[in-house]
Amino acid sequence: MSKKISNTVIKRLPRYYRYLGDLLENDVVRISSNELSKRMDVTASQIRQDLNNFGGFGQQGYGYNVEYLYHEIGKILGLDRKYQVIIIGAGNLGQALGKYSDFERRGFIVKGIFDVSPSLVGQSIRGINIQDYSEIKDMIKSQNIDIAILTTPKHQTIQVATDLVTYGIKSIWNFAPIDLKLVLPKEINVENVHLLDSLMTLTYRCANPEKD
Amino acid sequence: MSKKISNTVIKRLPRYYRYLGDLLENDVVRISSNELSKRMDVTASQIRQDLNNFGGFGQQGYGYNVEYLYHEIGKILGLDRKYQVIIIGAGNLGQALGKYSDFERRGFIVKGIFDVSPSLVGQSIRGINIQDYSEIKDMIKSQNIDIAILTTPKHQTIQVATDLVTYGIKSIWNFAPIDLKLVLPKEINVENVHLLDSLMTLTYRCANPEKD
DNA sequence: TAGATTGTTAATCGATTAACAATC
DNA sequence: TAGATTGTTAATCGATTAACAATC
Repeated sequence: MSKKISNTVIKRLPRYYRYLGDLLENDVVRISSNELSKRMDVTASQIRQDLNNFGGFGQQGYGYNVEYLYHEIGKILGLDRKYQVIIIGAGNLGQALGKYSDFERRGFIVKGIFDVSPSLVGQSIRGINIQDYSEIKDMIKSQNIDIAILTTPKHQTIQVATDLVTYGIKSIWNFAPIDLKLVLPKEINVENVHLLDSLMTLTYRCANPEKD
Repeated sequence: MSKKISNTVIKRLPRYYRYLGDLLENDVVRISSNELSKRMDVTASQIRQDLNNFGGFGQQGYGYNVEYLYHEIGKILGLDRKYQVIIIGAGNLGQALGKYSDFERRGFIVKGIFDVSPSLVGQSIRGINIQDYSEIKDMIKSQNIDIAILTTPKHQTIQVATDLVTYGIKSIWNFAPIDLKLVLPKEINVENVHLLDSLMTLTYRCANPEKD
C-alpha cells in the first residue's frame, strides 16, 4: 500500500477521532470539512488533505458521514481490536494508570503490573496483583502481550526496555524521561509521554508571554 | 525583544535541557553541536539554529560550555524560579501527580489539591489535605498560584477552567481530553497532556507497521 | 598561527493553504 | 438541474539542512 504517512498527520488523527466521537454523541449525522474546521480551529483544507492520505471518506456536495468517518479513523488508529498490556513500575503513576478505567473501555486490558519493590509486590490494583519483575518473561510469552507501559525510574529504564524487547515486546508506551527509540531496534514502536517536558513548555510560556 | 520563536523550537528545548543535564551529571565540561547531534540524533545545524534563536551561547573553535548552556536553557524555560501549583481533580491521576516528588525537586510546589467528592475531601496526599472545590477561589487569591493542573472529568473541565481563569489563573496544565485553548481567552497559557491521544499514535503504529 | 567550531545566510525540503475541476 | 462540497493539484509558507565566512 501506497506512500508513507507523515508523523504530523498521524499525530492529528486522535484529535479528529475525538471530535467525531463528540459529534456522534450529539447525534450529528453529517459534517462538512468546513464546519469541522471551525469547531477544531484548523483549516478545512488540512482536514481534507489529512483524510485523503487514507482514502476518500466523503461525498461531494454532502460532506462526511460522522459515524462512518469515526469508525474509519478508529480502524486506521488500530482501535478495532483489543490490546493486552502490562505496566512495569507500580509507583504512583503506574498505579494510577492501572486504575484508569477509561483504558479498559477503549480496549486496553491490563494483564499485569510489575515492580521490584517487595513492599509493592502482592498488593492488588483493581483486582490485578502486583507481581515481581522476575515473572514478567513468562507473562509476555504466555499471554500475548501487545504493549508494555513503562513507568520505571530513569536509570533502570533502558535495561528494562531491552529485556522486554528480548522477551518479544514490540510496542512500548514510555513515561520515563529517556529517549528509548535511540537504544532499541528501529522496528520497535515507542511512544513517549514526557511529563516534565510538557510542563516545561508551560513554564516557558509563563516566562515568555506573547506580546501583542 | 526580537522575533517570535516557533512552537517547534520551544518543544525541543526541554529535550536539550535533559541531555545537557545528563552531560552535566557525567562531568562533561564542553560539547560541540556536532557531538551533541550524534547523541540526540538530530542535526548539528538544527541545534545551532535553535540555540541562536535565543542568543550566542557557544564559542567558535570550542563549542558550548555544558554547565553554562544548561543554566541558560533553564532560564529560557523559566526554571530559574519556583511555581506554586494546585491540582484540581483528586482521582487516580491527580493523586499520582500530587505524590510525584520529582515535581517538587524541579521547583513546583503543590499548595493544594481539590475535588468535589465528599469521599476524597479531607484525605491527605503527602501531607496535603484534599479540599473541597468551593475553597479554591480563596486559595488562588491568597496564595499566588501560578499553575493549575487539571485532572477533572471531561464534561466538567470547561466549567472548571473558566472558573479558574475568573479567579486569576494564567496557566493551565490540562490532562482532560478537551481542547481548552479554544474556549479560554488567548492570553491564558494552556499545555495539554492527552494520554489517550498519545496511546493511539502507538496503536496506529501497531496497526500500520513500517514496511522496509 | 592553524584548527576547530560557531553564528548565520542561502538552498532545500516538507507541510500547509489556496484554488478549482470533478461529482454527488 | 443547480448548489454544495469533496478530492486533488498547484502555490505558498515555514522549517530543516547545507555551506561557509567569522572568529575563538
